[in-house]
Amino acid sequence: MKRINIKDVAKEAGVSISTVSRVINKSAPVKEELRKKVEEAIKKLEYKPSIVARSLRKGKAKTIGLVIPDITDPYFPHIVKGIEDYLKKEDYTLLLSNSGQDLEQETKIIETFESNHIDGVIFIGSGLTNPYLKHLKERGIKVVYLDRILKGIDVSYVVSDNKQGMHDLLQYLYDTNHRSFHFVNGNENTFSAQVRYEAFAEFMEKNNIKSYKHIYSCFSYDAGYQYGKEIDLKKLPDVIMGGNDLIAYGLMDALDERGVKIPDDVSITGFNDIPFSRHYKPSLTTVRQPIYKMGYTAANLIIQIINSDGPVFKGIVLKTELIVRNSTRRRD
Amino acid sequence: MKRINIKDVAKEAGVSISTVSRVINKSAPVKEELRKKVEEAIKKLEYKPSIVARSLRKGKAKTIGLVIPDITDPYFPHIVKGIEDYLKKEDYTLLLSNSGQDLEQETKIIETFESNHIDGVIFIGSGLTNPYLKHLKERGIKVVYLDRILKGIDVSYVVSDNKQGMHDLLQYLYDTNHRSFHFVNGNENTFSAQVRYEAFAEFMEKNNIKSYKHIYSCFSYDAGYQYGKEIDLKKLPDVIMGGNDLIAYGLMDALDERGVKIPDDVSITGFNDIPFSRHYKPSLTTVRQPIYKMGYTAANLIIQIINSDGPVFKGIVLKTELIVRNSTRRRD
DNA sequence: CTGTTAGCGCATTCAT
DNA sequence: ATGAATGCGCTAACAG
Repeated sequence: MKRINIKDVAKEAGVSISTVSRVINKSAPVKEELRKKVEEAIKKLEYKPSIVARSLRKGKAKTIGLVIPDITDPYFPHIVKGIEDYLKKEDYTLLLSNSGQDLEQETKIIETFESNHIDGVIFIGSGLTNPYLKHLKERGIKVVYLDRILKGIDVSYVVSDNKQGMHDLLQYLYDTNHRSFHFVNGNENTFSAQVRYEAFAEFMEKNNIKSYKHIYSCFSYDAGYQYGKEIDLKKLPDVIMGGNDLIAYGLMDALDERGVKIPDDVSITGFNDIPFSRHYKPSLTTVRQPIYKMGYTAANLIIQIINSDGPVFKGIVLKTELIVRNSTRRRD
Repeated sequence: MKRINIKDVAKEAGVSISTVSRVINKSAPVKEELRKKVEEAIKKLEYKPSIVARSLRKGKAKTIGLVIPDITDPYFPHIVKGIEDYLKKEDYTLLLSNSGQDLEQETKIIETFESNHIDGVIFIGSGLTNPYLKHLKERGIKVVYLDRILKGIDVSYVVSDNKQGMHDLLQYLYDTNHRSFHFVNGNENTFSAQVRYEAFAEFMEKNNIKSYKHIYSCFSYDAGYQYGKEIDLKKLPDVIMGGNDLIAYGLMDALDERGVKIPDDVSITGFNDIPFSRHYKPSLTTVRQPIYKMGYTAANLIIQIINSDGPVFKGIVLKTELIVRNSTRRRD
């Protein structure tokens, strides 16, 4: 029941605690003989250094906090996995918390994180803005935004190239004779939705397309489903684009229930390429984001920042990939 | 950059650090006047108590470690959410780690957890056995198993009633005239697969069904897909049951590609009712596990155990629910 | 190369 | 009701 500590090990090995510490951390040379003794003692007592004590002493906890909107959304688990995998390599601990996109929740989470002496925070797709960031900076806590860029402030980020991805998708649609577009986008207050809208609007403009419609809704199955239920079937466009794959699923299901054939009557597209999209019926044409890699990269970046002395601000943009499947077809 | 500590607050408020501590923890009465001063100082300095220091001092970190096979499997995120939601209410911190079902990984994770002074560990669907548990018990670290029962040892657990669920499913199939069964089960070394097999075998026995086949494979889409690709179409049974929903998906897709109509030519069933099964084409007949609730309950249980003095061993079995959808139909 | 010692921030005796 | 002093387990500065 009692915790084995460094003192116990020192006594067992017949050395001082500093020697034990040196062996553990390889922070200074120790004579072979003593080193062996210490290692044996550690093994014998099953000693595990207290990270808590170490953190207190060093003022660093080797811990990264992760704020995520909702782990239940199939887009996020792969990101988390990516983050975790990298962090593990660096012997960092991961603190995870779901914010539900709620600013108040987010604030509470950060406070808890701060109490835990975290070294850095990765925010995923969050709405968090300036006031808090300043506070974190003052406390020396590093920040990386994932899947979002904060305008006007120097905060490092990792995103995928939403704009290019959206452009590729639109270009493909255009090349396959799609001339009228609906875009059922996600939450207006998110970076992803905004960037995708910008790319969309730009494309319409450039190609002089007048027949289009854009609405912000919500990044969920239900949002797509509802739109699919309400749209006027007599005025179906060539393609209805979902702000993400979930919206596209909802769209397809609702239309299917109303007897609309996909892709025969209308093309449907998504965004993200979550693992299921390949298996959906019909399989979904979408834009793949390198989800796992985004997580991995963000973790890498924050560790880099933590390990550097001066302030570092770095933005990383990852490539997307157009994935054409069976929910779209060339229009006549 | 410097951390505000209890001393700073004490100085600001003009009291001793013990008084500040008392105010924060309500551990002893403090005169109204001083209390106010302290609270103001805390607010002014934006003081956040160091959980690290507190943990070191108290020997308890108010932290729960979670070992999960793979956050990327759609079955788990809801469990994690359930755990997190409960833990948050109790002001506990969650440490998350993916084990990939690998015993060595698991061992490393536990060691890290232990270094972090965790109070308890929740294992999800893990294969971890005796040797480690004993070690944890010696260290006073509480353990709860989720989705798995360890035989012969006193370890608390939360599971859903796999046996009853399987029975309900089979009874439904039997009542709708299914008389020949294939069961493509998951990994043999998992609790879930074993229990489901037992229920299956028992049912075959009781109802004197001779026409059945059971194999252990792997809880994945690919496992189901492969089986669906290889099965002899001339000897299709009335129903092919998947060990979980993912297997069922793979089964359906492979059969579909080979021109087999579901449920017309063969019924397909799953297990778990992950959120997508409702939307699959065809929608999947399956057994719903109360996924979120299992997580929530496990978190509740471990806190209960931690807060009790003596050793507590408690097994909680949650109810499952048969969900009949369109991947099955009455046989003629 | 090794040992002694201070102090990280806090909760908790023990005095008063 | 309040303050002073101790120590949780560790690392780093210092002394040898």
